[in-house]
This record gives sequence, C-alpha cells and structure tokens, in this order.
Amino acid sequence: MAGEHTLTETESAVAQKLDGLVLDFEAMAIASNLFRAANAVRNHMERTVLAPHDLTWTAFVVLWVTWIWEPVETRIIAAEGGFSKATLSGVLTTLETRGFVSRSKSQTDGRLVMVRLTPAGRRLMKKLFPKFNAEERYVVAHIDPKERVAAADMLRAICFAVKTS
Amino acid sequence: MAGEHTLTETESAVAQKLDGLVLDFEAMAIASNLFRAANAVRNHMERTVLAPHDLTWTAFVVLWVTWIWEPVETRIIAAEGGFSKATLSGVLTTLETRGFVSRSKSQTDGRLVMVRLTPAGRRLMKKLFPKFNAEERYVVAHIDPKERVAAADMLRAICFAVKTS
DNA sequence: AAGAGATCGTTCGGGTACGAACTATCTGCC
DNA sequence: GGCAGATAGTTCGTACCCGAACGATCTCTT
Repeated sequence: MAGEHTLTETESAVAQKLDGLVLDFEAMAIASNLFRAANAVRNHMERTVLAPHDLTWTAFVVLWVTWIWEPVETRIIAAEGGFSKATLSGVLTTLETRGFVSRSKSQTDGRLVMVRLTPAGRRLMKKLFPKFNAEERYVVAHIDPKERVAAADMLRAICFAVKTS
Repeated sequence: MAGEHTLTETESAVAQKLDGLVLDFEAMAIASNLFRAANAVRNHMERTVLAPHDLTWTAFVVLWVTWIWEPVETRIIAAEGGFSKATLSGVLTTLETRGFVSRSKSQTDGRLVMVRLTPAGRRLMKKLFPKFNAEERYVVAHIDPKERVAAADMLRAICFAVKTS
C-alpha cells in the first residue's frame, strides 16, 4: 500500500482494474497511509526500545495500562489497549510467567480478576517509559508543531467514525 | 490507550508516576491515537467487508497488491503490505490452498517467486474492492474535506520519520 | 571460471490475535 | 429465596506475525 510505488502509479493501476467505477482515492490514501504509519511506528518501537528487553508491543501496552491504573481489571486493560480479552489472557500469562505482573481475584466481585505490577514490573516501566516517549517524540518530529493538535484530533475523528457504526 | 479514560486523566496519572521527568504528552497522544485509529479501522473492515468472505485483513492486502501489480514478486508484496516475508509466506500458502493465488518460479531469476491471482481471485477482488472503498470513505467521513490532503501528508511524514532511522 | 558475498523465499519456534464456547459469578425480577 | 439473564475471564482452534537460520540462486571480482 503506497510502498515502493507512488500513489499516482497505484491510482492509475487501480483505475484500470475498475474502469467505470467511482472510487474515492483520497479516502484510500488516508486509510492506506494510516496503516503504513501505525505499522512503521510499531516496528520502530519494537526494534529500538522493546527488543532489548524481549518485549512485544502488546506486552508493553499491557504493562503500561497496568502501571498507570493498577490495580486494574482485565476488561479495562483490553479496552484501553484495543485488543480482545482472549488476546489479553494469553499475554497476561506470558507476563506473569516472566514475573512482571500478578493476578488476583477481586474481593468484592468474584468474576473480576485484578492485575498489578510486581516490583520488577514497576522497575521495568520506570526505566522503559522515558525511552519510549523519547521515540514517540522522534516519530512525530516531522509533523509541523502547529498541526500536531489537529493531527491528534483527526485520528480521534477516525476512531469516532468507526465506533458509532 | 486513551480508551475509557480521558487524555487529561491519563496525563496526570502518568505525571504522578514519573514526576520530575520531562515527557512529551502531545507526541504520546498522537502515537496513541494512531494505533487506536488503525486498529479500529482494521476491525471495522474485517467485520463489515471481510468476514462474509472469510478473509483476514492481511490476506486482503496480499490479494489487493497482487491484483494491482500481478505478476509480482513476493518481496514486493511484503514491502507494499508492510509485513515480513516470513508472514507473507504463510498467508500465500493459505490463499493458494483456497484457490485465490498461484505461485511460480521466475524464468529469468531462479530465486524469485512470481505471484498471480487465479480467475477466482480476480472475481473476488472485482466484487470486494468497491465495497472496501465504500467503507474507507465512511471511515474518513468525519474529517473535514479541506484537511484530508493534510491528513494523508501527516501520515506520510510519520512513515518518513521512521524509515530514515 | 571460481569463489566470496549478497539476495530471495521458506521453515521453524515462540508469541500474539480473534471468535466461539465454556465455567463461574453476579444481578434483577418475581 | 430462586431462577433467568447478563457479565467476566479462560480455553480452544485457527490464523497471523516476526527474527533467525537455512538452502538455493545470482553477481561481482579477479
């Protein structure tokens, strides 16, 4: 999606395949670039910050949400992180095995499982998050500072459009 | 990341955890929303357009790139789609088993594998892509038309920042 | 022409990723 | 109180997803 080939090349190639049909190339470009950007940032973070600690992107997100909101229910972590509870269950087991988080049943509601960081998990996040934020700053460096608020809003608008469907 | 909790709540919670450290909350918000948006769009597409045909997002991207550029080398598909050649190898096998693509060795370079759509694959894309583009249009509907070009540029700027690292 | 080094696709192992089915628990209504 | 329905988390099956290692092939240099 808009990788080696330029957008114009892609457009004319698509137009050939679907001549006669009306297509929204602008929407196509935004959706396409949205994924390239998200993927690129994720890979960048995994290579530069996460790989030295043998952490995946998802594992880091789980640690981050837990760190900020602990003790926290698993359904909250899944919602904040944007993945399913099935996925979270596996990642939590991985992180528990490695000694970064702990699970415990809620005292007030037997259905809930509360997640906390272990001391090792807190040490890890205290060390890792500043590095992570430094890379985030690097990633947005090429966006005009005046347009950064608009950028965040635009992305929120996309989330909103999809949620209310 | 910025799910149920507002951004301000998250910020003050993070600031408490790391008081004294200088953090770029704007960069954090953009990176965070970038992932929420990409994930939301992907899930939306999978539910509305792809699930009826039992296709995953990645499988669709592979079909799309192949459809536009066939015959095409696998390394091009991986680069255009933004995933590793290891991932592509598995997805291609799945699509080959289901009769949507075919692999064949290049005549001029024995290392290369050329990928083509089968007639069934072409029929599928001709039917599927207009639906897909309609959903893309829906996704960007909440972005001011005047800002859409800037939006695409902004996403490209992020890709560029990460690539040149 | 012959080896060193680069390139391409596959395979392997471990870790996500999701929907569906399942168990356990809670809540509401009678 | 007791049962229907909702809710939370795990498990299961299938399908990605990546880095590393691998064998096959090409290219470059001499």
